[in-house]
Amino acid sequence: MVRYAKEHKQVTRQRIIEKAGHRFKQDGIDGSGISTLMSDAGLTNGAFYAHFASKDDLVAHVVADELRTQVERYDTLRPGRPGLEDLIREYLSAEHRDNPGLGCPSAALLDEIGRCGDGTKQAYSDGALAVMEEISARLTPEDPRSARAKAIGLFTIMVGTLQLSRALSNRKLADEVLEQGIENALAFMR
Amino acid sequence: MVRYAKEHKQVTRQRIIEKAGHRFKQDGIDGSGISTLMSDAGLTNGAFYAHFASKDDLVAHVVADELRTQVERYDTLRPGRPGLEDLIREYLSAEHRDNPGLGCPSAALLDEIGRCGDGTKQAYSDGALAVMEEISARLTPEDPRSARAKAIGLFTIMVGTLQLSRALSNRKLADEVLEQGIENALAFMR
DNA sequence: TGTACATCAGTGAACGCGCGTTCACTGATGTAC
DNA sequence: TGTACATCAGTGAACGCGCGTTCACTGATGTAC
Repeated sequence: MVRYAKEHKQVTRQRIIEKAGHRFKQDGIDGSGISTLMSDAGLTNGAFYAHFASKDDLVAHVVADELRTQVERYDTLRPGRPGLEDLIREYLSAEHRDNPGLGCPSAALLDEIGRCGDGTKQAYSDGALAVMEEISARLTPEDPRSARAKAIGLFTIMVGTLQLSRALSNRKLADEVLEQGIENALAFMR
Repeated sequence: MVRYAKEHKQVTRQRIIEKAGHRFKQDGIDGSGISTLMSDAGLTNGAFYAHFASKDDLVAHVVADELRTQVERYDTLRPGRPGLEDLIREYLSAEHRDNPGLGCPSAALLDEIGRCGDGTKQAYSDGALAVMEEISARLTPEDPRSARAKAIGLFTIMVGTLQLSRALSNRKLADEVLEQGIENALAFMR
């Protein structure tokens, strides 16, 4: 056995990225410091710059990784529209709302990403397109043009609804928004 | 004339709140420091605590003020559904997307508000309800239950679409999302 | 087999800076007499 | 009318703290001979 496994550093880097994804989604990008991020990954702050050029650099990689993971997760659902219905119910659940760290990066960070530099927005654009295509493919494979239009609508309803539910202090109202969101998304899908 | 006009301090306070609204929507809440906020209002940092108990206190007042202003603006539109169509087109315009500081507080700050303390979320809940009722009243006054449901859907489509458009680095794609958002909102409204 | 050296992921203290917050002070204007 | 004092919105320097970033160093393991 060698001093470090060949991919040791890459494994560590990936662990930093994944833990940072969780932390960013929970506390925001501005709300998460390097020291916290590194200690989440079981390391000290100094090692950060052996892995990333800057915090911005990390953010871009986290955004790309988060959306990639999301697409992969969608791939495990039932094919076609039934899988999409499952997805909608899971997405607009109280559990997802109450655990942003484990959930959708768009719902947790979309307006903050809009204020980020070009590297991060580029990563987001690429990833969001892939997510949209995933949704689109489940809608109407025979009519990709209108499917893409519906995919944008479905995506925005879901993200907007979850964000709204998270921002409400009244639990009952927040639950009502989620339930209504499910109906809205299902109605829009048809 | 007295030393200060009777309402001088209240006027100043209101100016701080309004300028802070602009700054928050542009740079984010975490991204806006007290010194910057006060200099936006033509004052120095020290005066801040003569007006607000803390930054959190200001944030809650800003959120309340922003949503109040938004409701008032909506009141100036044509009555009923035509006014709502105007609103949708104005909301999902490139101009609104490119000037977050002057625009919708929900589109600019919704996920950050979800991470704020209870005072801010309370203020947001109250304000968002008022906005939703404004939309709702324009949809189908004779059927308030389904109107409320549609209002939530319309609101989330609009907020989600604008946020998405802002987060995309590709201008052409961002424009396409806006245009599709208008069609989605109009379709959903009916 | 034993010793000297190279590699390199990670450590942890330190850098300057801006944060939210505090506070002694200023200075323009009002009131008392 | 003139002077002493009260009021109070705002000033600006300072507080401790955590930020993003840098860097001399450690220590475990590999290679050379």
